[in-house]
Amino acid sequence: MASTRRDHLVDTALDLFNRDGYHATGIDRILAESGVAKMTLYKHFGSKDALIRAVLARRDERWRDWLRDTVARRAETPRGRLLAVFDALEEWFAGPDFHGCLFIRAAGEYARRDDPIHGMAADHQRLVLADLRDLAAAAGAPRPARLAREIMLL
Amino acid sequence: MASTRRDHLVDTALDLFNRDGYHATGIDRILAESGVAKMTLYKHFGSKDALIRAVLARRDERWRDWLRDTVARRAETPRGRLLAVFDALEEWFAGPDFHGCLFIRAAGEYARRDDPIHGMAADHQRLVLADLRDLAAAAGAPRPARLAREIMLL
DNA sequence: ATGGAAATAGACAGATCAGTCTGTTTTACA
DNA sequence: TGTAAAACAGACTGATCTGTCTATTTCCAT
Repeated sequence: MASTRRDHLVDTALDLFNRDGYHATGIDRILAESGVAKMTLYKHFGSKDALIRAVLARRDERWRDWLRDTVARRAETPRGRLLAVFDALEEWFAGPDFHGCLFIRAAGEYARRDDPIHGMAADHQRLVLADLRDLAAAAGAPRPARLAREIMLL
Repeated sequence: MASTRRDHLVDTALDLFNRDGYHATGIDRILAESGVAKMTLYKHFGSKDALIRAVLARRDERWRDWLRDTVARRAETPRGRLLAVFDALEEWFAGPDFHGCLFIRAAGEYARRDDPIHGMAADHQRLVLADLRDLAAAAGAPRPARLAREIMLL
């Protein structure tokens, strides 16, 4: 599998960015931690910024999968699943790896409005909102979009 | 006034940190923007971290003053002032200089739990909470501490 | 087994970072 | 106006950063 190294790099970078932040995490640290050569990183991603974008793309995918699965595992009924969102988030907040939302932190460190990171953060927010809206609709909430927005606020 | 330069440095650094983030803002940029010599900065603060702490201290003081004054200016009655908190925050969010809470962003960039920045952020949060509790109590809310916590969540 | 692609280690470049030092000029006050 | 402190410009250090280059080794498919 040619993509093994790539995946490993993204995973390692995700951990380090989450733990220490983006600017504070140097390329060399990611390489040392993952045991991958520098040229391999630059062959796959071309730049640190591109690696960060790959990390955020994976984070979006993984995190929403995690929320959906956790909620589904915790409750059977659609209504119960909607309520289970709060339990899942509480579990997330309490976890040892929780350092806040990676997207918000990325947007805070790369503050230029035209940075593509902001677009990714906005997309992520939109997709999470859509997931919540689906849950609310399935639970029979009268105004699912409004309810989803209220949950997002928290 | 010997403290003029010091104040100017803190103001300039606050603007730049707010605009571009902490790691992304170099000492040299702060000096160029403020027109102050490097030795003056190091005489007053000794390190970039100390400057950041001074910036956060000023931010705490200024922001809470701003909230108190804005709320007081917008409403006469204690109850009206409590409601005016939301208007003030909305105004803050919509402002051109809004890039999120400086304390949260600082905690995100300096992610080590034992960094003094986290203590300052926690103190700031506590003080804002106390201000809200005072407003809620003056407005005659039945459980001011609880109400204040709920507002803080948003 | 062998040939070609992928990954390796590590030196290197160029920029930038925080922080130090020196010698001169400006400022404030008596 | 004379003097001492404060601020100045700017060179400099050493570390660190991203990204490039080269020459060698590993791996996989035929």
